[in-house]
Amino acid sequence: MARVTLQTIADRLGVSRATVSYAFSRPDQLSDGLRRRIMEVADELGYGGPNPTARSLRLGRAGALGLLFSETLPYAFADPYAIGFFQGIATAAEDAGVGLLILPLPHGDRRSDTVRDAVVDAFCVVSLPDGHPALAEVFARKVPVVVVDEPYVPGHPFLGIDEPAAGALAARHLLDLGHRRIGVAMVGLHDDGHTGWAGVDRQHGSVFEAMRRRRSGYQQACEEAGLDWGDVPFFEVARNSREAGRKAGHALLGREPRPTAILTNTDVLALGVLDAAADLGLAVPADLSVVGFSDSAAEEAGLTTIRQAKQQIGEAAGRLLLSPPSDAPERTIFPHDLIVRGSTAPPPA
Amino acid sequence: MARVTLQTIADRLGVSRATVSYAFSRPDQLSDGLRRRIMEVADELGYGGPNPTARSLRLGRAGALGLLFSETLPYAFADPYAIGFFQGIATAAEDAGVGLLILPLPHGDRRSDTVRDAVVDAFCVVSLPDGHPALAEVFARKVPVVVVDEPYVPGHPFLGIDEPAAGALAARHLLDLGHRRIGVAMVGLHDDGHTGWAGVDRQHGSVFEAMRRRRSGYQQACEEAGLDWGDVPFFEVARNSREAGRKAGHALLGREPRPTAILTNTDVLALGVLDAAADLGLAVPADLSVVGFSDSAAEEAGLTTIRQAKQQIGEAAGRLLLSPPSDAPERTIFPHDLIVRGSTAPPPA
DNA sequence: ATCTCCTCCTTAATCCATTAAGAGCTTAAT
DNA sequence: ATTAAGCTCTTAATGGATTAAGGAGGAGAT
Repeated sequence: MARVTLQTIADRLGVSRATVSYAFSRPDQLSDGLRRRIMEVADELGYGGPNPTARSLRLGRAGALGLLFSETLPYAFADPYAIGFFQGIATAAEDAGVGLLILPLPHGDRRSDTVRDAVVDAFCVVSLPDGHPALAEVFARKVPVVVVDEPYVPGHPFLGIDEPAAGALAARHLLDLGHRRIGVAMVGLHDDGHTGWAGVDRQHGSVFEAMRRRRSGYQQACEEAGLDWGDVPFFEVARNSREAGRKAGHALLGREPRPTAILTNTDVLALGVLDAAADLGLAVPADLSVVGFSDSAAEEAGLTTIRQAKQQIGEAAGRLLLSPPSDAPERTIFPHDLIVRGSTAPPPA
Repeated sequence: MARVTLQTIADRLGVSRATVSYAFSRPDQLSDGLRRRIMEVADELGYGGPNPTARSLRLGRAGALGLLFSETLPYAFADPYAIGFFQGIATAAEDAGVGLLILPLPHGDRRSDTVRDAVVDAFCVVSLPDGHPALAEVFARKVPVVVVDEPYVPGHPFLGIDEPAAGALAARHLLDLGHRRIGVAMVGLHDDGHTGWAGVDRQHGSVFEAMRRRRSGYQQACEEAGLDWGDVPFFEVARNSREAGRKAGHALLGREPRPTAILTNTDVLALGVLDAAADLGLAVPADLSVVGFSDSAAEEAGLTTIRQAKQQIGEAAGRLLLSPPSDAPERTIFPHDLIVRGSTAPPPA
């Protein structure tokens, strides 16, 4: 069973390849009879239609948007923030009738050519650590690229929020409520799988720009309120999971004196902290206040959080790539809001 | 700024195109000096590397798996069952170093050629209604296809669970607890956006095979327990959302006599029913038992549900497509389990 | 000086289609 | 009868690469 191409059909019928092509792509160019016969033969031979790759080559468009996400694929799908973003970019892709090619990142030492070989018209890169090799590979492709959240690369379109301001907003909310013993739990500072206490050096050395800046917002707000940042217990986890959040919660709540409030940089982590509080019999918000981030999994749990327009960002990223306006600003900063729910209150008296 | 190809670089250096190709794909075939010069010129000219489409054409592989899901993209990403499945297939894709091309389904009347033009090596089709045009388009491509959940197409690999058995298991759980006044809330029976009571005819006319069979399991179990299915109130909703579940819950719980248990065909719907129960001040499980389906959003809510190996199914689908075993059975049926949590109990006395 | 073996590069076939321009024939209009 | 206009189909250029097989030149062996 050899390969069936336009030519096979053409030969079978004694017509030219062009004619067969027209039968598929411009039926009006052909007489009805011939067209029908072509279709019959195509069917008979088991022809799968014009080869999309060849078509794509000829037409110069791939019909797909490449998506690169910092995490492994299975994990990315588990992240509510990523999901929100996907929904947004999927909306744009759907409108334009193009697909979304989700690419696995070269993981571990295994070298892979997915970026080099991806048949896409443009790339959207989300949340890559500083200097990640995939970033260079993407730029080497010389196709349009937008970066979302991190890292900001001068000269290339960037979409995200004002991280320091958002971080400060979250922290200030707790400070304004009167909290002075604040703990911080963060994920996504490093790429090395470390879970445990993180000193100031390690905090500053974070390879994820957005998280680094978010954290700096926490710090700034705390210092403005007169806290000594060196005294703020800071627990870092390797994975953005509820279980990791719980672990962080236990670590932080085990300190003496116990924090009256915990800042987390994701909602999922915050949920885990709530679990830890429940484990310890602490009432939220009476005994402990908790703030999440991104409003991706916060509503049902009544979590106070910072809302990020993730869907809107995703959609904007898609549109930017699919119909590049000539005057796109290099950085587009989206709004964020403090959403106060039931997980925060003044500290216990 | 004209297009830069291998040839451009070759001409610039007075070497053949093949040489330049080797510089990129088989560096060992070239002297170091020439290779370096080629790379320099490539850089200088802004060459983006060998065109992936052309490469793909020549090599005869696309490096991507096509994924078709019944819902619109933004919605699919919101569905916990779909997410679980994505995670599974993403695992397989990642292992094989291929991408996942998520395709928008032709939506509404807008005709689109996404399936015809998708540059993929194989397709995975998930949960399409009977006779959906996309299915025919996929088969017309003559590439490997697996169908997950529905519809079963004889002669093509199929992955899913034993729907009637799973449905019956859920229903029997309630019946065994002693419930006799059972209500049913289902989503995904039809494609027409209808929300409201559904009679037996409409139930049987469902265009989603898996849901139809799942429902038949409910019915069979009820009839075996001596219930008259015609008396079982059956509410159908158009969207798999918590809000829709709440609506269904209110409808069902507003009946006289009030059901003591409600079967739902998704966890999300079940959560909505719990909301409705809360609205009405009904205690779960004391006053009302609720059963979900698929164990995709059930754990935290303490929902009794049927666990479906969605990740496992996704992964199996991916592997089946990426390295087709010669002896794959036509249907692969995955296990399901009843997970009893706190949302079910004997009916009130 | 001749033969052999490498190394490095070129030739040319191949992957599969799209589409502008033109050729041949029929039909209608003048 | 002649010409213009329409249909229908063909020609040929084009998109951008990969790779087996072969040729040219230099180095080493005899």
